[in-house]
Amino acid sequence: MSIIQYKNNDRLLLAIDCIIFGFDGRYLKGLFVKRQIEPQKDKWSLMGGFVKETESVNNAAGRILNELTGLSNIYMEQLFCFGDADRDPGGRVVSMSYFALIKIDEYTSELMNTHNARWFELNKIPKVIFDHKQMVKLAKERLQQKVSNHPIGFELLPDKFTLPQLQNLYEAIYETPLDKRNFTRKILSLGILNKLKEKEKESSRKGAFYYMFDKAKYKKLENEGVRFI
Amino acid sequence: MSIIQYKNNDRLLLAIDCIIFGFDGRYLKGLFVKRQIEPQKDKWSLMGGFVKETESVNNAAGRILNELTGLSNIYMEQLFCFGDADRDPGGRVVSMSYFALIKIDEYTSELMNTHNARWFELNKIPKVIFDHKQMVKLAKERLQQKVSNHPIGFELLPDKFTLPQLQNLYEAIYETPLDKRNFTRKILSLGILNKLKEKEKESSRKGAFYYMFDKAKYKKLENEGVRFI
DNA sequence: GCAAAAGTGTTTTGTCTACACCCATGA
DNA sequence: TCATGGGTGTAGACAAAACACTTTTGC
Repeated sequence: MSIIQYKNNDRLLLAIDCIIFGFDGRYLKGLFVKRQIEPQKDKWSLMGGFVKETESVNNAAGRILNELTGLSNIYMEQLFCFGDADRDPGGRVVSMSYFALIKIDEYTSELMNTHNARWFELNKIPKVIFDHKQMVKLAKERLQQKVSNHPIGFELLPDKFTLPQLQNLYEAIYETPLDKRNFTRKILSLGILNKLKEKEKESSRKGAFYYMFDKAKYKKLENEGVRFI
Repeated sequence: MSIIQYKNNDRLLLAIDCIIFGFDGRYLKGLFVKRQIEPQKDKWSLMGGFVKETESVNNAAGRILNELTGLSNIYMEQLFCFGDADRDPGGRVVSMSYFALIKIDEYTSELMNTHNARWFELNKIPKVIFDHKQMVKLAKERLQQKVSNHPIGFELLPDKFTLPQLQNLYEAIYETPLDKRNFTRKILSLGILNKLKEKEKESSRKGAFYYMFDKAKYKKLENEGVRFI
């Protein structure tokens, strides 16, 4: 086989940068780390790494997320290829950005310390290196758009969640208040949530019923006709 | 500056593959070429090339499109990064796919001959190399989705076009017939088309008025609230 | 005068929006 | 008993969908 055919072409470094979203019940947050290498060492940065010769780009993204968070089986999606020739002063690095949705309490504080990581509210992110600010902006827009048609919001919530929690999440993502009655009606009308007998009693006297997302029921509708919000 | 920091990481070949759409008045088509290099020489393939060290990825895509079609200022958009480690038997090549929309009659037959290129109806594309079939499928889905919110359909039509032509285009993209009255009402209600005095007389006795897309009028609406279909 | 495509309105249906009160409970 | 957040229904506005006939003109 003829790698020979390609040998006159340039080879580039291909990086992964990952915007990791979390939701604490009130705020939509992003996870940032203090960069460990030059250039821009100790500056805030997205989690990232390099793609290896022997792995697929998507697998590299999964690997890097796993190395840095200990998590696997996470919802991840390609975001955009950032490819300006001078985007990284350390070399010719093309970056594939991904966004990931994790349940915020699964990312433990030990790991936060190990990697010098911190959650920031999306409206209060610090100065970040290179084009990472643009990546975050784009990721947020993509999340807003995606969450309106696809059942990915649940990735940010515990397996059991209440309708008020779910509404808070959508309000945080869209940065706009929603009408409680319209919201519940619409979500429940999709028929993809299972109501549990159990109530969440922390945040109110009355307590709110838990629900779970029913993937099987969703699959049946998936023929694209689903509008979440 | 410390490219040194990155030097232990693998360098990969980064290719561009471009799905070029055209519309002949009836059918949505894709442009394919006979591949000029091994492996898989002489097989049908998308237009492609490699990103150079010194250029941005987006510019590379523009350059490659220009080299192969002679066209510039073309609507192009990143599609997806295809990064399986074994996707190309000729080497470790990651491909950024793009889709482009061109006016079909601007791609001349000389160029078709030069590059061994051919238009294929999207439903009748030949066997193509590597993962290019997947790329085409994804591009088509993305086009369908994008064209519903963004005024990019016009990129596939001559500057002057008739409403029946525009409707044919949408019908071809969505592979579904549309109601003529509802279609015209909706499109015209957006207030982004200018009606000309002139008629197109080829395709009917009566003749159909020409319209032009008015970019300035569109810009005023662009605050995302636009639904084309 | 007829074939072939362009142009044009109205009614029905469904979806989205706005809006306010009672309920359950722990303190 | 009261403060707090959870839960529920209806009416009006608006947008989408269904549907058929008249107009123009080259042959």
